[in-house]
Amino acid sequence: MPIVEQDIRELILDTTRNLLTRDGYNSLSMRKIAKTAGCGLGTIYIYFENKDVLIHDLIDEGFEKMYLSLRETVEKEKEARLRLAAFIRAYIHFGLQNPEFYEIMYLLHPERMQRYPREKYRRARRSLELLESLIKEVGSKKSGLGKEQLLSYSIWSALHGAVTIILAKRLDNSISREAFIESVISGALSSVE
Amino acid sequence: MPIVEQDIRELILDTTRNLLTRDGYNSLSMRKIAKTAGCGLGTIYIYFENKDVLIHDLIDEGFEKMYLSLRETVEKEKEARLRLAAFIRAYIHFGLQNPEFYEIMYLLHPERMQRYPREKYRRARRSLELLESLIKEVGSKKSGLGKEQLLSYSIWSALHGAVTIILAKRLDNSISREAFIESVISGALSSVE
Amino acid sequence: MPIVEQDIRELILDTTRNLLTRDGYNSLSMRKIAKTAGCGLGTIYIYFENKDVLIHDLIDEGFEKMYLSLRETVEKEKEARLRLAAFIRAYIHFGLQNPEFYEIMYLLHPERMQRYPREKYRRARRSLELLESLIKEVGSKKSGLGKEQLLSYSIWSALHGAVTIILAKRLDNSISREAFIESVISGALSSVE
Amino acid sequence: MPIVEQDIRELILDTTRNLLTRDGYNSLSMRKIAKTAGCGLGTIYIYFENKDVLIHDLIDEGFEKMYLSLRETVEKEKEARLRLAAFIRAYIHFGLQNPEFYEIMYLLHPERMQRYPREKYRRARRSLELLESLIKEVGSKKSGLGKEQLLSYSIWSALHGAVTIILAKRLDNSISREAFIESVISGALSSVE
DNA sequence: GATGAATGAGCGTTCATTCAT
DNA sequence: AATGAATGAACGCTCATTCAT
Repeated sequence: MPIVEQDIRELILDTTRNLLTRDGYNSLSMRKIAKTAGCGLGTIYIYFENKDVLIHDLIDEGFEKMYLSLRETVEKEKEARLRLAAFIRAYIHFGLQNPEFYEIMYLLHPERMQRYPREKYRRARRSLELLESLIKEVGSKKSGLGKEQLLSYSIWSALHGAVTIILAKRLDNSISREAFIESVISGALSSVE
Repeated sequence: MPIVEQDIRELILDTTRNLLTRDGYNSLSMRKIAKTAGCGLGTIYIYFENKDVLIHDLIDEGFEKMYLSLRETVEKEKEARLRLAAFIRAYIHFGLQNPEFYEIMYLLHPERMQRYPREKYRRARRSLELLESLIKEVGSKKSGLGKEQLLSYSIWSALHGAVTIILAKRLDNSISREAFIESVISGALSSVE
Repeated sequence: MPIVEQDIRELILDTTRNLLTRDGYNSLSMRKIAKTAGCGLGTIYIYFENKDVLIHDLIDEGFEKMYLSLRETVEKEKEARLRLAAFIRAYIHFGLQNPEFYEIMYLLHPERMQRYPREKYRRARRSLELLESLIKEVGSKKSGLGKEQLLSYSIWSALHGAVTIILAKRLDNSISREAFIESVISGALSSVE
Repeated sequence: MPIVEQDIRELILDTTRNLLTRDGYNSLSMRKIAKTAGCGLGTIYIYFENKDVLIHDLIDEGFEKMYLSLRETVEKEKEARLRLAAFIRAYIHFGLQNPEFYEIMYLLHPERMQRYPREKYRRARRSLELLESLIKEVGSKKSGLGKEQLLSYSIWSALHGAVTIILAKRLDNSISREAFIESVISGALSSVE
């Protein structure tokens, strides 16, 4: 079974993702990726124009994966409130289950790299738009005033903060991770009522 | 009055923090620090074993400075609820005023730092302990059951998430930063009631 | 009618010359040649051992093309003096129309070229021999003493100097390029009288 | 006797000049310079901002050396015509005696490198201005009409062409170098009358 | 014969670190 | 203690060349 193009591209992406998660952005180098992936340095440049593009593709991949996962979860529920709750749980779950994707998506600032492509940016927004639409569905008294977007950002930042803190191992050992998560979830849900 | 050891050490730390906040981590170099601080390049190595140690010491000092700043702010208020509100505002303010510095304080994974001393860790926790004590002061119905620590982590994660999202420029242009912050603050405050 | 070997070889040489003249030597790459010529990268190596050989063949061909072009121009004139004048003008014209190519033909030191074949050398001399024959045709009082070769080198060096100076953009802006060229031409022509 | 700063700078310039003369511009690399000079790669960057600046300094050095040499020679003569003749001879002599300087001055196009500094450019013009002033001194019938500048460029291009052809070893063995030079000189001198 | 994916030496440049003074 | 010239490993990236198909 020969290694076809797609395989090498994926191999490079996988390798880069692992290295980023393990060693962080500052110690990531094209040479290290090549060596770890077992390919030549120049080979990377066949599949990715430059380092930034490689990272962008990686980020894009993460947002896509997360969005698909969230949408699938939400679609299993019919009732508005349950759909929102499912989203919130699924978001935290995704972050904790896929640290190698989640960290890359948020630990790097797109603007520190040369112009994150507009089309990728739009894709990165889709999860957030999904959240906003779910909030609209619930239709609380707080909404209806165009506050849904603001609310979606508030909830997102709470979820994001929680995931980040857990992934960074900043949660004290004396605290139950589950209790913390439930606390964050109930806080988020209560904010839409 | 001669410049004594402590002065130069502090000078280097201050300079580094300023450079970090102003120009970002990627453009931080030992040469630049030396030049800006007005000392010789080699001099830095007298006070700091290497760049990593300098950064670690800086982070340590950063947590200390943040803690002192938060405590000072809190002490200006007498009423429990106002003290808590002051803390929350001051925390976000600190993060936004020291973007690169805040990120380095939190985005560096503990596991990635080579032997980050346990005693520095403890210092990093003090702001969180202050928050917990403020929550206890407020003394809501939700507390009193040992839930204050959990609550402090929830609030912290909301604040941290908000700061992170703003710093990463992930906030949509159509959203007012101030409105977002107020929304996060009121959410945090309401959670202790 | 299939493309035969000779065609592809010529295609590659033509493409390379065009790229050289248009974009310069520093931006010339085997990849670019292949892409512009519309053939595969590896194909070039079937007809040329390596890049150096390709360039040498190109130079060789360039001398040939220049010679043919000069001869053709000269043949349009019947009178000896006009033929010489036509040569001179055509020489300068060729240099200015093919800047990078002219430079590569002459700026490469013979000693630096790895084993530049003796037979190619001879070909490079033909334009000069043509010039010499034209001078003999004019038959001034200065000639007839075997001085024609010397004269041809003098004139050539004047032309070569003028072309080189223009190509190197060393001509002051306040000087008209045309006036300069006319001045050089009349100087050259007067030297054979 | 310790090696002082000036020595290393000069060592690097000397080494670069030799490498350029021997191997040409295309095979010149900072690594090669460092290795040949016997210093570290980074050391070069202490004395020269980048490769272009190093080359610029080299070119500048050559123009300065040539100008000083020409001026000195000219000053030894009192009569206008003799001064001009001395200049012409000295120019060719300088080129032939200092190939490593002369080639670098003219074989590289300043504009292919990032902006050749205005002040260096002015310095490069001084020899030409000296020639122009000598032509004015002679004051032939051809001059007096503002044609001196044009004339100086014509003469310069003839001299430059001759030097270039000799240095590039393009002069046929059957030709006497001295005869060729005398031929060029008399051609140049006759053009101002 | 024709192809182009794969390679890795080499490029200019940066910068943490060392060490003689 | 204080300095900064000197170093060389490492960076992102290019490109001539090879070779399996």
